[in-house]
Amino acid sequence: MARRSEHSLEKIKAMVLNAAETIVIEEGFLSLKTRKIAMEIGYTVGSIYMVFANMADLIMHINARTLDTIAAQLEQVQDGAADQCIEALAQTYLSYASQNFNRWRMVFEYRFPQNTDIPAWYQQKLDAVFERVEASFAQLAPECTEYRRKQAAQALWGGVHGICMLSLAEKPDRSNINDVAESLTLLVRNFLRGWIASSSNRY
Amino acid sequence: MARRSEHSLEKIKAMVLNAAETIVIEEGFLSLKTRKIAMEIGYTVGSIYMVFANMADLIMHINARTLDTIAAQLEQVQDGAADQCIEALAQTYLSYASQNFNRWRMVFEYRFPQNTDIPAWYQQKLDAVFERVEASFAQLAPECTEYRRKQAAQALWGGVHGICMLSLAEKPDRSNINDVAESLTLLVRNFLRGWIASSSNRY
DNA sequence: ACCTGAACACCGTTCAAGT
DNA sequence: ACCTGAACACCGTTCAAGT
Repeated sequence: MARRSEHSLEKIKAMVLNAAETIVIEEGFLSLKTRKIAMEIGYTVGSIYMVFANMADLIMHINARTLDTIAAQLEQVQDGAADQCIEALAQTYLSYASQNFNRWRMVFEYRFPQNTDIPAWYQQKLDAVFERVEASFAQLAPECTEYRRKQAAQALWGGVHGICMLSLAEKPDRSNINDVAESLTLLVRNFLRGWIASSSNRY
Repeated sequence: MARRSEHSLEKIKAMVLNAAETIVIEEGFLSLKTRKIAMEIGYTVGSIYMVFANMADLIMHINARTLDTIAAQLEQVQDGAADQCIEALAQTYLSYASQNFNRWRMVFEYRFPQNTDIPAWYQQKLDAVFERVEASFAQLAPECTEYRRKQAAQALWGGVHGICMLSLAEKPDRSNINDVAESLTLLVRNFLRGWIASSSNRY
């Protein structure tokens, strides 16, 4: 067989990535299989390993796109009053997560094999999302030390993420989007009110 | 071969459960394999299916123990001032999660196959943990409607859970337990301060 | 140089056959 | 009635062999 150079390696890489992403979106990452990808793009399994080292590598590249999109959406949140801004970030995050649930979920639920070392470029994309949140905390409390600010941002964002995950993972009849959005508002607004009033953002 | 009735089915079920739990604790649920369990207890793979329907069934029973332990630990938290109580619940939860990370993680990260229906007794154990938190919210704001109370409890507990997961999933050098405990305190204390001050707990 | 396809090691699950 | 162990379908990954 061996179709010689019908597509460049670059092209094949893109085809694999797109096909894999589509499978994840439509069926969830548990349904992502090499044979299914190969079938979809009209090549055989072996070809996938010409352009990706292994499944973990492929999944990192799918996640990279997801993380870039999330970061881009968060960047678009208007610079306004810092507290409004943080609320908007949380709602934007929820909005993306609910509309792109399978992709979003893979970022946090797929477990890379024990030996996998996370490349710097990937870690950077993970961090980028969080840094947007931290930037708003810097605006909210400019006097605050970086340590305290990071801590507060981590606490709140861990919370926002947790609410999204617990709520969206359940059946739609047990929780609807409006309830989740309200929970988020509740968490963010009350946390910020408490944080600003307290002394933990000063010295 | 066929060792006749050396152990009762009850006994074998307990042996499978214990062996499986040990593997999860020591190596994580990704390392849980039927052949490994069988080897450990001195039977063959087929025997596991005499006492559990399949992997999902077995894992539910391991998770059941984990959830019972968590619920028991939360029950032990003293009835004191409601806000102190909620803070203690969060710290207790973190404490269990960090000391029993692999078991705790499996409850939330193992994905049951598409068709699996969650039995009522399992859902009940999942709910029990949350109900302990909700009870403290009832003490904190007795006038509050059940809907508002549930919502607040869900928001805060989603947050507590999210902080634990994001923090503990990372490498120990990137986050230590003391930092996480501080984040939790920050979240709970500020959220409660904000919630009590606001009107969302009344009408 | 690119790609195949068969092989390998390893899964969960089943079930006819033994005692 | 209890238990085996071989088989099945299905994974990710590799690589000698073809063009």
